[in-house]
Amino acid sequence: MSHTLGIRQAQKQKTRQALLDAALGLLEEQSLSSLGLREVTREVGVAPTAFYRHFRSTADLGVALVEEALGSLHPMIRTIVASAGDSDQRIERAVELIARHVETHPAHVRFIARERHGGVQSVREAIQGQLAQFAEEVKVALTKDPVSEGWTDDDLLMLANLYVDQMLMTASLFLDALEAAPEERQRVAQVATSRMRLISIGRDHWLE
Amino acid sequence: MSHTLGIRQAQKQKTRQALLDAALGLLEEQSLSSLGLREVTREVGVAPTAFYRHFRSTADLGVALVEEALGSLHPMIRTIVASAGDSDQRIERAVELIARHVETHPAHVRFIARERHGGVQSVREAIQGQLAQFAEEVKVALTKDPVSEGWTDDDLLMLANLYVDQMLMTASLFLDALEAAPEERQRVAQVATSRMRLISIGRDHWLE
DNA sequence: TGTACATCAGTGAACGCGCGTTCACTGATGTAC
DNA sequence: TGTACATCAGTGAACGCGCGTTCACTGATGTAC
Repeated sequence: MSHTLGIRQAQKQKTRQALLDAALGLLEEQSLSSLGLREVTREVGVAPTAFYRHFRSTADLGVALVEEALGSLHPMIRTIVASAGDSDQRIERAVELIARHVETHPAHVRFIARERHGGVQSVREAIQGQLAQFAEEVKVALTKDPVSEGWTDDDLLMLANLYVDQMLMTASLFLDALEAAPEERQRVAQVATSRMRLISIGRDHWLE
Repeated sequence: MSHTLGIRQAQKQKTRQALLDAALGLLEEQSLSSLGLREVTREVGVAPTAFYRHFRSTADLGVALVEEALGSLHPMIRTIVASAGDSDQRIERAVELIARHVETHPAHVRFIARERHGGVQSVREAIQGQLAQFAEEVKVALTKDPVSEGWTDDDLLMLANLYVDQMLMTASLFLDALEAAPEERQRVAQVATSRMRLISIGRDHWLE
């Protein structure tokens, strides 16, 4: 039989999640460094003091949001790097996957783009850490590809980071186009695809 | 004879600049959306109400900072795109110029990186506008290059934006390495150079 | 199953504090003659 | 050059308000027997 949380723990988790969700909503129009604890609890409908049962501070909540946001991105990265087909097909699929992710998790994407260079150190560090992990994963996948024969380790990591940054850039572009007309979103997809293609072409001729 | 500002106007400009400088300093450790008007005036040593003689709000001050920060970047972009020599030489010179700019204007670079996706809409828009202008300039320069023969207008703009984003990425990387050991900064320079080289290689083979 | 006690998520009052904004003001600078 | 008046950058008191944090509390849930 599966492990069931006690009523108390289940309720606590629910409140914690409500705080995270409320914060994420409020962060669409401001940065973490100006997010107030009372704003968040007011949104959820609990007393301000309840906040402390879950987080030490809004910065602490921010770190939890990083894990939530980038945790959900992990499977997507895996899917992209494990993708089969020729280069152009994989790029199109990747751009498509990113577009879908932005549609289903717009607030997460906005949060990461905003706080990656934001004013809260611990959150910045958490994001850098996760992105470094992503790059490492991408690098491992690249290493396995026959095309990477003759590449140095440093160059593979450089390329992996370039891909990761490009994914984030693309996600951010899709975010800005979320409320725009479909043809605008199509244009963004094309630009993102072209960027990726250009990088792939560079990769193909790197050793010449 | 040259136009001399009245004493009153000169003093006003001086106070305004002091407010901008103080704000820029305070923004090293927080985002614009949490910057308080009283913080800024306290730092300068004027009454809080004096702020209103210069700016409507901290968001308004932020827009002024965008102009200051990206205005100083304009000449650098011009220098880079006007640079002579073969591809690798130009890239090395560009990376060098960016490193220098980060050393001399770290707070400006941090501000732009932070607020590009930050929580204040008017500032985000001001930055996007300036970056679009930069990309347009780069595109014009690219168009003049014989290598660009056969390229569509859209693809040239795509490449120009890729270069601009890359410059910002590189600047941000140098910023993180500002206080690090010289060998770490050297490593950043190498990675930045490799990224640029890979993009250039992609460019060279784009039409194949 | 029932009872007695322990735990602890969420409460609500209270605190001192800094915030943005208003307003009438002051006094140095500017201007007209 | 001197005088009389206008301008306006910066002042300082006052305001109402929401903030983060503390504390002792309550009452539902958990646990031991």
